[in-house]
Amino acid sequence: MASQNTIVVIDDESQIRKILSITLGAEGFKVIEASKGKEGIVAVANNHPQLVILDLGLPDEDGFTVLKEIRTWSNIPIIILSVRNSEDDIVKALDLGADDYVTKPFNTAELIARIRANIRRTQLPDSQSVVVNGDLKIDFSKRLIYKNDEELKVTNTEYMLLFLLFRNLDKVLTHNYLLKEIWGPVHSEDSQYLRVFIGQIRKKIEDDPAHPKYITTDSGVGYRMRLINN
Amino acid sequence: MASQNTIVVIDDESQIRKILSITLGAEGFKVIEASKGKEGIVAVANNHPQLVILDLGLPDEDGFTVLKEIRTWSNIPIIILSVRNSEDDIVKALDLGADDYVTKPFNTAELIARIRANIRRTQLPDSQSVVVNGDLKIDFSKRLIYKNDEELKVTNTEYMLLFLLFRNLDKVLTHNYLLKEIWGPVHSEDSQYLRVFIGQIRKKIEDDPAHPKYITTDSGVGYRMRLINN
DNA sequence: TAAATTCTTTACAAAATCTTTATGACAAAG
DNA sequence: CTTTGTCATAAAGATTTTGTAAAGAATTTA
Repeated sequence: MASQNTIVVIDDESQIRKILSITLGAEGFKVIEASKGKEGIVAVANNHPQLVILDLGLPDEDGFTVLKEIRTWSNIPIIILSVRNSEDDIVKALDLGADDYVTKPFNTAELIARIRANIRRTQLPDSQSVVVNGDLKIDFSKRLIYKNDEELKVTNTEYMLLFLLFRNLDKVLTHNYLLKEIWGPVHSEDSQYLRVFIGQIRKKIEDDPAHPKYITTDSGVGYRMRLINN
Repeated sequence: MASQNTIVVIDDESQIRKILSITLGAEGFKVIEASKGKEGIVAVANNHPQLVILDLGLPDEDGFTVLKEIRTWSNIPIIILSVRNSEDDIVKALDLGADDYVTKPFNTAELIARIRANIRRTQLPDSQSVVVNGDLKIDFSKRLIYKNDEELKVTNTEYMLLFLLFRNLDKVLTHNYLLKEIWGPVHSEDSQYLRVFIGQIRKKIEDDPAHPKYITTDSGVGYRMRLINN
């Protein structure tokens, strides 16, 4: 189980670590500092923190590498810290499984808000195991999907897709992200899988599969589950 | 920490320095004057001003060199002063990291407005996931654009352009910069792409696309998203 | 083992998007 | 006043991306 209120900060700048230690400490978090990528990975593995703050500009290895490494064995929320602000990096980090992105110099109050939001989100499925959207419903604990309170028969892969989409209502999930999450990094280019499965799901959940209102397409980017006003 | 309300003016013409000293002094700024490039660099390093005004036509060393030098260790906003008819220089300076430009002879009121805009921009938290401007709104995490709280349908390329413009409110982004960021270095000369896409975006976001208030044109230089008072 | 289910792969039409071209307006320069 | 260069805009054409069906392979179930 994750250690309550523990955060691992991976950043080579001691000043940043200090600021975060003090600020987050005052907010009731226990902060574990790491100045190097490998050190950080070990710290995450040993301490099972609730969240990780990771700087992209590490000296020994690229922040992306650390991110990838952690994501091979953990779904812990990771907030990226970086001076870079090009969209490519943001998309790349998000594709690799980062949960959020904050650029330096950052506003402390906002970073704390982001931390809380990310912790809250990952705890959602436990405390609130049912999410309702329009006439659809997903029960995470039972692993079931309903439409108009009737159980839908979905395959394992279809469920995984729906799971990810329901967990990120209104947010676009990139092809890359979905493919990596479900089929693994090897198939991160095989977007035809997605087309086929999204098509299958639409047949089951949409009233008019040719004009979907739940799962919409962002051409060239990905898919998103629309939040429908209930 | 940056000294509140301090501006360093680097210009070899004593008359210009005098005018700026008086005008900006009356606006509540403390002005530090430098007549030569090196002197200016030292002044910036020692005084940590809030903003720098730099003349491109310096005698001892080229204004570009000063700009490059300062940019190696500081992100302080730098406004370029330049004689008219030297658009090439302006573009070059902006691509080297200058924040804005004003052509001589300049309108004092406009210069002051530019100074305030640039100071304000650097104080905006750049890690917000939602930015509001007039009746427009962008949600970076969801990757959505709204006008009057209604979602706008934008293509991937249109979104990338809006992303960059929203991240740099009130700052002119050069053709070159935008083309490189979105189409890659190969197309850095194809400014007709920009014209077409800016036109498309204006149709969607402007009340009167022929007289845009959001995305304005800096002829020969680039485009900028104006900050609208909310 | 046979049947049923699910997944993978392919192919092609449809839709969406991007690129290219052409034209005219406008402002600045000569 | 003419020339030149930049910009706005529409629209045609090219390209890319997506939706969909369907066949074969693999896996699961009975």
